[in-house]
Amino acid sequence: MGSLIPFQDLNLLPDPATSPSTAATAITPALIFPKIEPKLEPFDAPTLPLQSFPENPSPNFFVNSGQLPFVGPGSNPNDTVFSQTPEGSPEENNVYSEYYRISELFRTAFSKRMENLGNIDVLDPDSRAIVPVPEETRISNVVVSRRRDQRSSELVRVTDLTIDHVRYFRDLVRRTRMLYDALRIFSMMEEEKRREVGLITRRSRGDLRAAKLMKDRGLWLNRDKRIVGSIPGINIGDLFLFRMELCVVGLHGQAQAGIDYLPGSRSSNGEPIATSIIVSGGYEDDQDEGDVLIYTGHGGQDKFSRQCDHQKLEGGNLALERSMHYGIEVRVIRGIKYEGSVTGKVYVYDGLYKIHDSWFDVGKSGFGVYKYKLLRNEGQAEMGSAILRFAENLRISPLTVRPVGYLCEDISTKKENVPVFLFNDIDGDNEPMYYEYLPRTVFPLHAYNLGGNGSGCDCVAGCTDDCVCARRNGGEFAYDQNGFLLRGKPVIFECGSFCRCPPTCRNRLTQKGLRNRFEVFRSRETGWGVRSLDLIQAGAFICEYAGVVLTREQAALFSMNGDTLIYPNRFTDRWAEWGDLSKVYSDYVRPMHPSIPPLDFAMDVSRMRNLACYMSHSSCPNVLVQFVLYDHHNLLFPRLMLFAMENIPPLRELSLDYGVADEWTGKLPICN
DNA sequence: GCCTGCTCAATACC
DNA sequence: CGGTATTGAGCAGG
Repeated sequence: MGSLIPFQDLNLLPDPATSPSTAATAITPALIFPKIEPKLEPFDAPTLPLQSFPENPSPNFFVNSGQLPFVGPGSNPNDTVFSQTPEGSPEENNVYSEYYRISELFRTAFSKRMENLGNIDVLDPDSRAIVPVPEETRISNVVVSRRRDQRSSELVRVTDLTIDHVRYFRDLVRRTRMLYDALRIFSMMEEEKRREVGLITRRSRGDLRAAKLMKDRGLWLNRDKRIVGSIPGINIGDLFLFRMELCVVGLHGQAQAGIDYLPGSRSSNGEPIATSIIVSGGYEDDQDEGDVLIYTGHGGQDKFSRQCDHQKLEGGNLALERSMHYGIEVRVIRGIKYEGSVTGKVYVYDGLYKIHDSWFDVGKSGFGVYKYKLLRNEGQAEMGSAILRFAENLRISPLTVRPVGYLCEDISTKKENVPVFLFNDIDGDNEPMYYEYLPRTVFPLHAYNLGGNGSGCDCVAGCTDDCVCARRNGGEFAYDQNGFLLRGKPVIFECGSFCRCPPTCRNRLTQKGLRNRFEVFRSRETGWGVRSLDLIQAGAFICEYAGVVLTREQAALFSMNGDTLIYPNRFTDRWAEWGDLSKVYSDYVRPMHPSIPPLDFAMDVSRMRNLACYMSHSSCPNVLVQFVLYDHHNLLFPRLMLFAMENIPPLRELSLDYGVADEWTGKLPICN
């Protein structure tokens, strides 16, 4: 029997595009990842110090000696940082910030702000935790200071990351993006509530609010260095739904402009250098053929994006020209239309390009434009935008696009809402066809008898925030209106058969089954794996991890027979990371209620299973396990529901943290 | 440091 | 639904 879940860590595998020779050979960690010290390659300074890799992104806040800086909720862009300091001369302790002795006027304004905003938080400079300030210390001797939050002018390239760094940065980027998403959704829900009450008429933008909250707290990444080339933790093919998110992770620093660059006024030799561009079809003279790209400079457009004037060789246009002159690579992000994303658009990181030519041309509307011919660097992973396009064709007619490799058009035999394909173009293995497909976990009868069940809500017209089921979840629903997980909880109570709400109730998310088309596919690196033909948005429900539940005694018998078992309590608690706002709100309480006892059951997947069984392990996974109850309320037997932890591009392999103690020698949750 | 102008956003609203 | 008006943010440059 082939291995059910491969032993390798998905994230530790080499990229087949860059290391084709290792793909087919036996994989050992030492072979693939020789230890290389990370180094930065300076452009101008020959003795640039090695970059240290901090535990947290470096805060843009100054640190007073012995004083804690106040961090306001940041509604006013002109005074984001407040600090309290004794009488005397605070300046001598701080080289970054400017101090203003607070005037009577400002004191009043400040206390008003505090009245309006409630909590004022402190960023502890040592622990980086955000803690509330005692009421009585707030007003006295307040000095307002501000540090201009400017991007660094130090130009560096990051090379030779060790596998530990790769993993660290991947995780850092993922956590940052999870926080951004959580903030975006929460601030939009907050606004919606205020709008319903009539406090405001117009909704403000969640994407901008989330970015600002994070910026005020120093949570944007890569602002202490200007990185040329790839950004640690961001892979080719990574997807972003909001332009601001690119700023937050440091992939592209311009909120709207398409060319990001270090301005000449801040570079060592007085010449601007481009670092990244966004190609989103906004310029009529662009010609995009993937590997070869004719990019138009910016400028000369009116407010309706119509070319109305000649472009000038300045700003980003000059920076691109200079980058060409020095042969410096540029990150390329494509903004493409994509049905099924919330914004109808998606930004894809497509890797590094070099500018090979530039010239001044007459554009389609008769105005002079600057043009740049960019060629994609060799040896990079496949372009994310090409995969997106390929996946779109695949969804329309899979057999035309990939005539070879489909073993089965639906291993679920219509038990799921959508077909689950089986694909193997590598070898003759067709093992998944021989298992009975089990869309939902089967619990023993006594699971339904124990525990408090039978009571549900009476919300015939749809559930409200104060109904029985909402209260059971700690006074809120776990999913938003669009069906995304808001924040992870120890367990979620969905509405069920004992509720009177309609089937359209938003608190019935996971019981409705699959929403994306998946395929189980054969891979040389991970054995069998699972991937989606659709973009799966962060927070979206994927599927249940299904099996037949066994008690401890039954499990003991089964393991003696050598059958394959899953132990739910071994999955790492990744749900706790989802929707955690403690980095931003001091009064944020992690959801601990309702708590569940340690799980003491196993699931047999040796005869009946669903697609989840084929997901690979990763210590840096893109899928999390969330316990959910809906057909009974027995806390001893929750269902294992899988949610996306990040935007998962089509055809990217899904991975779960099975809670392996050590990737290479530790035990897997599946035991034979 | 302060202000202005610019920008291949995103959303509301008609 | 599509166009456009509104709100809005960072950043470069003076």
